[in-house]
Amino acid sequence: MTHLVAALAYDLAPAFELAIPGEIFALDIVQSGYQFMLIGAEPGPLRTSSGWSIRTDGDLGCLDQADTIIVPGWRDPAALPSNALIESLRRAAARGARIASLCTGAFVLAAAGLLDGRRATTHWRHAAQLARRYPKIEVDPDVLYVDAGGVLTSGGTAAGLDLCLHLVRLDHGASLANAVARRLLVAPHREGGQAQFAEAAVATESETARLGQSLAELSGSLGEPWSLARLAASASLSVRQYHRVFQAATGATPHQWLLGQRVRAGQRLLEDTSLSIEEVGIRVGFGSPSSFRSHFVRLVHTSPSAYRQTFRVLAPPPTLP
DNA sequence: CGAAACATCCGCCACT
DNA sequence: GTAGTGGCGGATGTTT
Repeated sequence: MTHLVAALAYDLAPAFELAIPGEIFALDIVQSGYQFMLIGAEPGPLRTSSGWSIRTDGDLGCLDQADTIIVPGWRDPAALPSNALIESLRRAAARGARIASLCTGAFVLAAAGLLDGRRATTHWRHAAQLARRYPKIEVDPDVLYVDAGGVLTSGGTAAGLDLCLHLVRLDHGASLANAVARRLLVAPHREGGQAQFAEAAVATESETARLGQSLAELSGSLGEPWSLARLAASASLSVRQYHRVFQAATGATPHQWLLGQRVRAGQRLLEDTSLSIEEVGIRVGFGSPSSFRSHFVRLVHTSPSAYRQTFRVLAPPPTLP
């Protein structure tokens, strides 16, 4: 049994966002792990926002079989989706299906009540509106995507790629996700938020140069006990300024960035080596196995040992249970 | 697990 | 006045 990914299509859905899930889940190197379908959420004929017509593989009835449902940008944040669509999504969520929205697709999930009490994001231009209309949602406008465990949302258009790659990483490990990213020529994992794109505020050249060196130094030796003070010193900046410049350039804070890099390096070692989990934690710079474990769980949503069990393979494309 | 020690983050303000 | 920089301190997060 393969994992069924159903992407929704409605009239005037953004063409680019409709293409993203297909581009990733139907790619030859992941194909064996997924079955991909485009689902018409409304009676046809359907057109994309760019005007060309959409041919779907099925209707809302198919959602009952889907393991993952992708909801692309909704045509009008002010309009409510149909009851049929809302009901299908609620049923799927109740059944435990994974639901992910791209861009303004978050408004569809919100209308179905799936985001209440959860953290979520949407395109930064609509984030305030989402928060106002649905006060129970904890809206974070500054991230590329949010994984709230089973319900995922992503920011502006291209952040949908980051989200879909994240799903591949969850299902099949970092190696395959990286292979997909290489294939599509996109960054395997973009750090930081939409803020860096929303504001034109870019670090000056000398800042980026100094920081670039610092970043290289950092990624080169993650195992070292880096502290902010040490980093700032090596870039000849004050701690305060280093912090600012770092955020302007990467969108993440230095410490969060470092933790993310360490966890990712840990994932690779768990996949590619048979070092003990404790040893992996040490090599990537965590002071104790428990802090490695807690950050790993926070970012990857599984424990290091479960992760290794699933992805240890130096083998052909894995299939899901 | 929880508590105490320690570090980071970030608004605010002052200085160049 | 503006732009860049750095220190302070308390809230928040991390480590042990």
